[in-house]
Amino acid sequence: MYALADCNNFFVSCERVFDPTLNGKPVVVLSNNDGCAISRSNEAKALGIPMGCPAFQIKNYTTENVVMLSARHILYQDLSNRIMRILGEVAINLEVYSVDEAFFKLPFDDDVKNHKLLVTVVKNVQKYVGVPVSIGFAATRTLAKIASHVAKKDPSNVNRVMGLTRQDEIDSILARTKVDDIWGIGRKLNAKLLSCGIHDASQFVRLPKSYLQKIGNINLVRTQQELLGHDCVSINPVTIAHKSIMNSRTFGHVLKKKGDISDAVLSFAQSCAAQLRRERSAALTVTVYVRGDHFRKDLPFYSNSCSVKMQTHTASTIEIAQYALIAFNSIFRDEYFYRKVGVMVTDIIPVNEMQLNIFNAEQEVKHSRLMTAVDDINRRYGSKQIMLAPTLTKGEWAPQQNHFSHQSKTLRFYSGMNPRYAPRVTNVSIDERQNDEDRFDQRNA
DNA sequence: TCTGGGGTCCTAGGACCC
DNA sequence: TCTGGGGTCCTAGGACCC
Repeated sequence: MYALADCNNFFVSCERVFDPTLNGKPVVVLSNNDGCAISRSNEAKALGIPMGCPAFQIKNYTTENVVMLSARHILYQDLSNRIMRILGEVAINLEVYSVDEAFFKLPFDDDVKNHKLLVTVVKNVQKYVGVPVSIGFAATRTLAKIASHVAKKDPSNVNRVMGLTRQDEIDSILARTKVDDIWGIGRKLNAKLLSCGIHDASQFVRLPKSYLQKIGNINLVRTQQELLGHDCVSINPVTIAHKSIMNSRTFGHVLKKKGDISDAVLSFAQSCAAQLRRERSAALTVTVYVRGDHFRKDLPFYSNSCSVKMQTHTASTIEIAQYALIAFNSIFRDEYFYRKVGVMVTDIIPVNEMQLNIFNAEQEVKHSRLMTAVDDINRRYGSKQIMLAPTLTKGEWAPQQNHFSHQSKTLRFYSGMNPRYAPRVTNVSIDERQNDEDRFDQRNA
């Protein structure tokens, strides 16, 4: 039996842990740049605000006051880690699938015992972290996913746990599940299936394999088999080392000056390298991509990318930054305007499988010792104590985030101050928020 | 005015090999 | 006149997920 634990409205629920006055109100958490809604409370969903709704369109859905919050991913990750620890106490083979979801195997052969255990888990997460979670369990991950969805949506299910184990139950749920609610079927495949008159999961499971292979690929066949109770999806949980690491950002506005943009590239390269070292890995290939603003019809659009192979696998900020600049220089064009750039590192291996470069061994050792020292200092005194010089100041590329008036109370609470005595803050820079988050991290460490 | 960021896997097609 | 068959590896692009 597989279980899937899925947090309800995760980012909004995290914000509510720190500001209970948000309970009962329509709340959305916004993406970077305050661009669009990436998490919605039930009240916001009830108003019809869709996922990904641009922030400036939210007012079109209601005259009610919707609380809009800029995202604080460091906080969400911290709460996620606590939840995963609680799940880990009962789980066999916990697969952390995303920041708010995890699959795991259940210890008992008996459905009643498993159900009882999971009810306790839901209660414990609520009690010790304060985030509502729903859990579904079934013979395969895809069915468990559907079960957790049912557990979340069914208001009469106060325990928020749903087992999908009896065949008659599975049949009746599949008949009520639309194809695009199936894990693994997205927009394109949904459109194809609908055009053939396939609307629900019970129709989908009766389709011939050859047809599924034709309109999709082997994964679509696997999805069908999973719904029929055959376990055949494997997960590369994020707890296993990454195959690629990416860092990118949409700028607050379009940029043209090469220096402004290369500062961003360096900053992203720096973050990629730091993450590699945290994961005890090293990468061989660095890719940089640049993109214009596809919403600005008045500007010529340009988009390009370049990958370079480094001499050896490395996790050195200095080397990765140097190669990222080489890649960037080869695709930068003076005549265009830029809205987004990103850095990605791939061909990742664990450090202990690295081959030493015999021509450059001395430099490698030096870099490695330097990076260890940098990481130690940044861990001890805050994440931004030692950085590449061009990334020291907040760059032109920094995203716009203006939805802080509602957060001021939580921010002060968060940094240990009594909100009642805290000054009202209507605009907080990213750096200040980062510092709050760093202090939070340190306290918890 | 205003539209995110970070991942994985699969397939087709080209280059190259014997 | 006539031009095979079977591989591997790499890359770009497209699909999906949260």
